[in-house]
Amino acid sequence: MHVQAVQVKSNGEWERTVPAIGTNCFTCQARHRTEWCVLSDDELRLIDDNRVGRELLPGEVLFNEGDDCRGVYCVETGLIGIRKYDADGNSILLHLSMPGETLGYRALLTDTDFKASAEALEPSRVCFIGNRTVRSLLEQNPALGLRFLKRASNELEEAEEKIFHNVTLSVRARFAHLLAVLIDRTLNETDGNAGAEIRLPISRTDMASMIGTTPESVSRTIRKLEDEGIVQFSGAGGRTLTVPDLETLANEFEPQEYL
Amino acid sequence: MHVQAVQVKSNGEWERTVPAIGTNCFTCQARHRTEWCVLSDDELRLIDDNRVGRELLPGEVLFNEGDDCRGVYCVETGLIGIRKYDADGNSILLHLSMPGETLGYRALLTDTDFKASAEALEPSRVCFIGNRTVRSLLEQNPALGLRFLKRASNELEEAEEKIFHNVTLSVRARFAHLLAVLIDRTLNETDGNAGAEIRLPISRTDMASMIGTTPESVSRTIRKLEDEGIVQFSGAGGRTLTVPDLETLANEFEPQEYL
DNA sequence: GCATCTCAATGATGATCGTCAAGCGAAACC
DNA sequence: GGTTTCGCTTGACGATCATCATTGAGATGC
Repeated sequence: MHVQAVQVKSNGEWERTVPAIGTNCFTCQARHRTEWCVLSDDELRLIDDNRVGRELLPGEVLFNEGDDCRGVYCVETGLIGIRKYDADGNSILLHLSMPGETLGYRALLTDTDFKASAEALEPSRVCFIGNRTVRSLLEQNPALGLRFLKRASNELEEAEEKIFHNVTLSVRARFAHLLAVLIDRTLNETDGNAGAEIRLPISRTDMASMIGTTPESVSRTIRKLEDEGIVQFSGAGGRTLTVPDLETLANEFEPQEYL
Repeated sequence: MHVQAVQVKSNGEWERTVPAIGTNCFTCQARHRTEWCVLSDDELRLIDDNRVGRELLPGEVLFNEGDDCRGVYCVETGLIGIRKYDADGNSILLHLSMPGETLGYRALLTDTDFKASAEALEPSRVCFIGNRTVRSLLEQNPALGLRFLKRASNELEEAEEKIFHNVTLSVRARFAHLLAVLIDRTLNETDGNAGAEIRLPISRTDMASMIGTTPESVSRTIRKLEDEGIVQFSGAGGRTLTVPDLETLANEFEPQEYL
């Protein structure tokens, strides 16, 4: 069960009041997943004193491509999408940022503007930490830099695998892979290899852009996968995904060995 | 003019003797471009004492995907290609490593095996620096970690742009972009915006894999671009690229503004 | 309740691009 | 010298996938 920090009120408006959990860095539920976990209590207090919390509704923008980087953003709850726009205004969803992820550290380090936009996909709570604070911590505690270096290394590995997949796999295989990743991220407890059911956090259009194709192609691919009983989409907006057997789904992008 | 450290002898064999330049870290011509430039003389000496130089002929492999990471490799001269292989044995050329680049730092930091293979594309000279040495320097000098972090950030930006291009641009546009990048890398002096002539360091097949297409499509694209007078390929193996006007080439991937 | 809007699904059509096949030239090898 | 091999080119064909257009469903607003 996914804990939502922001609930829908009866009148349809998003409730902006957040439960008392995670109102500071020490009690933040995402803390142990962040790079800041290597900091001492004193150092963490420095962040806590200088951070600015903010809540975002789906669609609200955290920063835009080209904006000056004034600091980093740490996701406490919700889901943030990282986008790039092309000349026609269409966007590519490059990355999904989960709680515990810190955004903008790259722009800070390379001293450039943001190379992509960040937008809430679910109601989210994000803390802003200014450049000055981050820089002084990086100087103070070398371990912090190394943590970010590991993060960057992992992201790089992810990006290169994506490039590799985009050129070697079909739309169908890439889509199956995306579904598997989305399931894996929301259900981090491995409750049996059997099946899974999740609520998709993103639209068809966004899923299409993530695997480099069109919404139409995604729709048709879904149809075929459903006809073959591999997946099932239901609920409002077809956003409830049911996979009876994860193994079968995995076979779509991990070509089975033929001995 | 590109200085080659390894020359072709009259008998056709590669000469393995390297000029006396760059035989140690202090005189290495690529030094100021490396991450190690932040080290003190004493620290640099530590590397110099522990490095192992190696020369590679085109096609020789530095390390393979899946190999344990025993240290990092610093490119002194030449050109190293970073590849990933698919199930059928075809390879994707992910990256070109120029002199001054250090390879393998990601595997070292994430404590995993190599996620891609590295192979010489031109006769190259590379220095190996063991895990122990690198780790102790990272602990000793925090600035080193930050330098690598910047490197990773830049590479990440590059990778994401590549993903973006692969899904938004046509084969023709991606190829034009690749040519522009190759020209930019070999001619780092901006000698007028006019034209350029370079020797291509890689085969059609490799160029095709870099932009996620086939050699056939590359050939056809070349034909069209030549017919339109935008580029010209000549010389042995059609590896001499001449571009009369770089602006015209750039228009192929930077859609001109229509006011 | 009706209109509007957004997003998903589906069909028709066509272009891009990959696949298969053959030919060609240069280098390499015997 | 002749043969082989490898990479590049070119042609023909066809599949995948993008584009355009339409319909329908669900949510929102008046």
